[in-house]
Amino acid sequence: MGGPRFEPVRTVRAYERIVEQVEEAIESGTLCPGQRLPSERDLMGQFSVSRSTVREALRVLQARGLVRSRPGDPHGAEVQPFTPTELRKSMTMLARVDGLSLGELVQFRMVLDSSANLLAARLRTDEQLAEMDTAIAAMRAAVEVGYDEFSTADVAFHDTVAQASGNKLIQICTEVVRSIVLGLIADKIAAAPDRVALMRQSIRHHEEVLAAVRAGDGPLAARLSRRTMYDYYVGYVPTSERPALRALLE
Amino acid sequence: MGGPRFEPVRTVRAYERIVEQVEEAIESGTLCPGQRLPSERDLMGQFSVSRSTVREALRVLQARGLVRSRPGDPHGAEVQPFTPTELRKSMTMLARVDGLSLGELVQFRMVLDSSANLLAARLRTDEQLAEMDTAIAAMRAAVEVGYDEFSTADVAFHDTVAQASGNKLIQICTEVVRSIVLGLIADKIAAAPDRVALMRQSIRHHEEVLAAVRAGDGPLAARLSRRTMYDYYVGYVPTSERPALRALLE
DNA sequence: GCAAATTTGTCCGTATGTATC
DNA sequence: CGATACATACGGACAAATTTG
Repeated sequence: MGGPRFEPVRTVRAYERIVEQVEEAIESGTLCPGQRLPSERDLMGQFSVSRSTVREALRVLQARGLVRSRPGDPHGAEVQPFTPTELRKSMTMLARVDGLSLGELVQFRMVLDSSANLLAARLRTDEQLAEMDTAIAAMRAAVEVGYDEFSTADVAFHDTVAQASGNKLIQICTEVVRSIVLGLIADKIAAAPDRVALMRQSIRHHEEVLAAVRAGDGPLAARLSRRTMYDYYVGYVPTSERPALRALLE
Repeated sequence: MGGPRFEPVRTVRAYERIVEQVEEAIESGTLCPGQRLPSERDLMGQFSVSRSTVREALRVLQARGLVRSRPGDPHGAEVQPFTPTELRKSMTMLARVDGLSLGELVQFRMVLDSSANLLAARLRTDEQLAEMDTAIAAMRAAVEVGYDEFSTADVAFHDTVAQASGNKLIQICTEVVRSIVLGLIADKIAAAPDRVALMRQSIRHHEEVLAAVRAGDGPLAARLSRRTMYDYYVGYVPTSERPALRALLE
């Protein structure tokens, strides 16, 4: 027993070394969004590799959303500001391939939204409260106009709450999961025969949630927000998955 | 007014078309994990592009974790089972570049873990309860051995709870965020002078959480789990961020 | 165990469309 | 408008790695 525990060596490709170096530079802040990478020809000189290898590395970096290159651009590839685009792609892929059910997605939205409300009730600013008022007013005005407008206002409300939570992870996951859910059933919601009634009910619920947030009652806001989302989406969730959703309603 | 609203055309690269087609095949289930893609030379024939283009597409697919190719493999690239590897990379990148604070990460862990406990209290099986017992026993046995063993058992407990929640998104996010948090402060925890006391306290708290889960009291288990995580990590969170954490303790 | 065949990894050269000055 | 530099894409070539008979 004893002796050094050797790790199996993995042969690391040349293009991976390039990706690692550029990622490291971006993570450490040496390369900031807006800055430019050297041209492909310069890079093949700096890394002592061929053009193909440089290009494969750039394709990977571009796929991760870190850089963007356009043909003919004399300044080279541009470092992109970080966006959760790739996060969304990964989660969307997960949802489809790994078979995430609508029930699980809605359940996760309930978790995120209720937590955001719990935090927002204590941390929200007056400006954010005003934003939520505006969003609900827009929801009210949109009932007669159409579902798209209503949905936009609804999204704005939840985004403001997520923002008021002060937690970026909650904000990002909220945005990602919502876009997946809406991508799955936006058409069904828009086509629901009782959608006007659903919208009016949703507005009432949002007003109750906002009142709790305004009063600083986090647990109440959290409970109401779960109920709000449950009532709005439960009709689209298979009956077999509804008990798991109700488990969040305590 | 009127006339068709033309969309701006974006020039789409050849390699992107290949990526799209392969992704579509994987999403639709036409290509399953374990199956092989044709060799690069076959692909250049099927897509009518050069090998460089095929390779750039394969690099992107590999970066997304969808396929893996090895040199000399006569069967071609292998379709990979979906793992949250890319999800973790995106989130880790986000944590570093976008400046996610330790406070936000711990806060998000509290949200995830408490929700998992809330659900697990209602949905757990007897086998999962036994697993949690085993994990706590391992934690107890590991106190005198070392932090690594304790951490492993602790992770096993939380993973079982996440699994018992029945929600894959909670499971994956739990795993991802935890690995980021531990990557940030595992060394500090291992070096803490009062780590033995912290471990013993943590075990007591875990026992209380498990008792609540066993009793089916979801809200209690959720509240206790938040307190458990808060007490365990608060010492490493800057004082300025602690109020936001306490906001979850109601 | 060995050698042939196949495949990937990498390099080089070239042609073409495009953006900038 | 032209000149220049760039990214895109193609095709050929060789070495390293792997499987297979």
